[in-house]
Amino acid sequence: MDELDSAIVRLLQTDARQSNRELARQLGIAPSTCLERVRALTRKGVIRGYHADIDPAALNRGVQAMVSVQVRPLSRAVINAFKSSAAAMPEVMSVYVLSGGDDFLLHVGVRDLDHLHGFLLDRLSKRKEIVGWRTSMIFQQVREVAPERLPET
Amino acid sequence: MDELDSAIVRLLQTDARQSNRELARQLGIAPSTCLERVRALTRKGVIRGYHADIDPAALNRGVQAMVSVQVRPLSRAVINAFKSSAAAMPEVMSVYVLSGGDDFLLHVGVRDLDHLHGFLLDRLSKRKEIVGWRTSMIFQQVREVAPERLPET
DNA sequence: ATTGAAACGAGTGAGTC
DNA sequence: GACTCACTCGTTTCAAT
Repeated sequence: MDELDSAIVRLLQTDARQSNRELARQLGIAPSTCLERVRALTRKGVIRGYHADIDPAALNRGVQAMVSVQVRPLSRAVINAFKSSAAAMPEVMSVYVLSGGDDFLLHVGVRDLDHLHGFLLDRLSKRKEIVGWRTSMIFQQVREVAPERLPET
Repeated sequence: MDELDSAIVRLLQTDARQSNRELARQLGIAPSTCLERVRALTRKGVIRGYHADIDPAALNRGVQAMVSVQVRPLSRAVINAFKSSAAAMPEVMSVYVLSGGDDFLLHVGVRDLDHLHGFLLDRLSKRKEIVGWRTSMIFQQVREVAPERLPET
């Protein structure tokens, strides 16, 4: 990961669909060199994939919430089981396994408040290992599309 | 948004860099038709962009945490000011503006625990509007790369 | 590791149904 | 609105450095 690799990663985070020629032009290197760099970064696992960013409303997920969940007993088996089933719920977009006060954080996206209510009642209430949860509505999200590489020190 | 549009969106969420020809082949339509559909989806704002997915460790963000924050007074001015300054902190990857128990959720990524400690002390402690915060380490994240379109009903 | 050139494959628009 | 065809442009390989 030299300066050139960092620059490639930064540009691809911003626009993953620009052509290899355009990428090379912006970096001041030959297209073939650029292509080889990108391939090496992919081989090393630095670049994990390319994804389209879709308006949540178009996916009928205009209403979003964060649901923090506590489960008991706090065993490996219970955590793994809940993690898997939560990830399989269609309303759940991300599952975070946490330490600290809460055990899980679920990023949920649904059509409207009715569906959020339904999610909480139909999906969460039924699970015996859940001993508590708290729902926070998301009003705005500011996401860094291209998080920069932080300095070493 | 008919079935074809949904399928295009799903495929581009999974792999944004596949060629238009490949996309058309998988959908069983002509490349020019596919290209026109993709352009229309972009024009309508359904497709918002294409981003490379980068290994956080390569960005020196191997250690991640969720920090929930309460601010006071809960006025529009205070919320907007904190939102902007939080989004500008290099360690912060996402800022969620919430309702409910907490006012903000910060998704933070840093090199190691020392830097997380530094972030909490140097960035958050100094801000007078913050009346409380709670940090949860992220041990695992399961993200839906291509969240499906939820049914209308 | 990087390059330039050549072969191959993809993007694009006009015309047609 | 979708398709075919022809043209242009980009991607990829490879021998040379």
